[in-house]
Amino acid sequence: MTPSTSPLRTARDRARSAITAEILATARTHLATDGAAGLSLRAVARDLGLVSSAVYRYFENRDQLLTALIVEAYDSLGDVTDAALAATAADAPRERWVAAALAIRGWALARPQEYALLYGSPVPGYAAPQDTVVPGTRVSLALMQIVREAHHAGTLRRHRRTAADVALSPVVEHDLTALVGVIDPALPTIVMFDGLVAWTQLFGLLSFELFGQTKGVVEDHAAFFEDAARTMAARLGL
Amino acid sequence: MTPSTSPLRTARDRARSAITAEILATARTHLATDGAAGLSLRAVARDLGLVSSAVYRYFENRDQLLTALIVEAYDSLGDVTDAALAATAADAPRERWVAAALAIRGWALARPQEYALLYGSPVPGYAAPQDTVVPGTRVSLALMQIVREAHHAGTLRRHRRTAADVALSPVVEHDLTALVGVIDPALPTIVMFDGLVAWTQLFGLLSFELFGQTKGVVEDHAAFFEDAARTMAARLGL
DNA sequence: TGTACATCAGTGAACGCGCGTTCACTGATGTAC
DNA sequence: TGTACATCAGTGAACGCGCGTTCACTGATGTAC
Repeated sequence: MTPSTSPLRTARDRARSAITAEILATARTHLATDGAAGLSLRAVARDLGLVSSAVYRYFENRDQLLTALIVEAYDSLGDVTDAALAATAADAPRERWVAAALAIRGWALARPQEYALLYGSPVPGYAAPQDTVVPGTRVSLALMQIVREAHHAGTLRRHRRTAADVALSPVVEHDLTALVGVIDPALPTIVMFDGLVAWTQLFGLLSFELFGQTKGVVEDHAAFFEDAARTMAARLGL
Repeated sequence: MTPSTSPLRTARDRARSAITAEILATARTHLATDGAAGLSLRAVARDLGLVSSAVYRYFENRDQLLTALIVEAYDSLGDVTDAALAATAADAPRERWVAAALAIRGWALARPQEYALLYGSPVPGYAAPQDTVVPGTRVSLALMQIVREAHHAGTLRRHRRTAADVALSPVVEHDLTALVGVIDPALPTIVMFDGLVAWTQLFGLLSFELFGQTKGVVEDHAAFFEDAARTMAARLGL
């Protein structure tokens, strides 16, 4: 029989979670300066006045620490996005999309190395475990939520019935039917498709800005991003 | 007075450029397996049967080797894109765009670490020097070329005059006017805008696929990519 | 064509650094009776 | 409430590894006359 399941029962438990948090916080600041590849257990331990082997009481190894940082970052970004949606609950869908996009950009600019950890090149030798999957979907689900609400409210413009209309290939139609079945069976696959495209577009733009591809191409990245986000929303029918 | 400017004049010159090429080739294979952060001068030298310090006869330091690899990769991708355009010179603009996109994707899938080096998170501690700028613009100029040709041929649909139309902010309008002035003064800024957006979208999609963000979301990445590329082209008015 | 000198590729040793991880240990904290 | 034992955080030393870069050197290749 387990003695108790309530957390932080003893002083030891409290100390344990406090130090775990300190390790994560210190690791986060190291990440911010040196990037994921430069994150070192020894350096973190040093900063905390611990001997390097002590960290192994809290994390099995370096990869597990990295995983915890990734989960934390996904959740932090998820929170920011959810907050943007909550703050604009009464607004028009298009403005909600733009607000969410700007919130995501704000988070990314404030924590560029964490953004790179989530959306940049994979860390060599590190394979993301299952734990990161669910937090990783929060942002895209939040963005999709805007589209779904507009669809159910009947305000989603079917702008695709124009000259720009392009038929989906059967394979993609099939894949999207499965995806829609999981997320929202009432959603037409073409709306799902547009949503996915907008999602990749938003992060593509952000990655280009953060990773320096658009340097020298546009001057005012904030304005360009907002215009692009509004265009995405319009193309989504929002 | 310099003795001669013709290259490979002597056996020494020939050996020099042969070994430089060998170093680059070996470095490229190391890049492919370990990523940019794991690229090591010593390992490259070891593979070539050289002592590590010998590499310094050919490259001043690790960063310069990395720069050479980046330039090589940009040029390789630029060649592939140009070849796709040349092979489809007689086709409809929309199909040319799709062909170029597929060519870029093919290159990226074949050389994922080089793709990551160009379009992934910046290598920590490495600042890309001026040498990489010009080769880095080749792909986007090639893609823009399709749009420009369609515009000058008068076949570019102005689909933006629909409900999806969104006005550009004055700042972006100003930035794009400058950009258009450099690339093609005859191009409307809104076309430039759409082109930039499509460009970021194409690479956003590709990065998501290569970096694992769309794993589990769509099954058939090739089909999704092609449908998305065709949609981009349609939205561009191609 | 031959010789004296300059250039340069490659060597091998060294400097100084940092890393992840293991292991036997000590002392403090917590638990059961 | 007090005692005996179990748990666990943190220590310090060690293993084995790899890295970028410098430097004085040797011997081969190239150049000028």
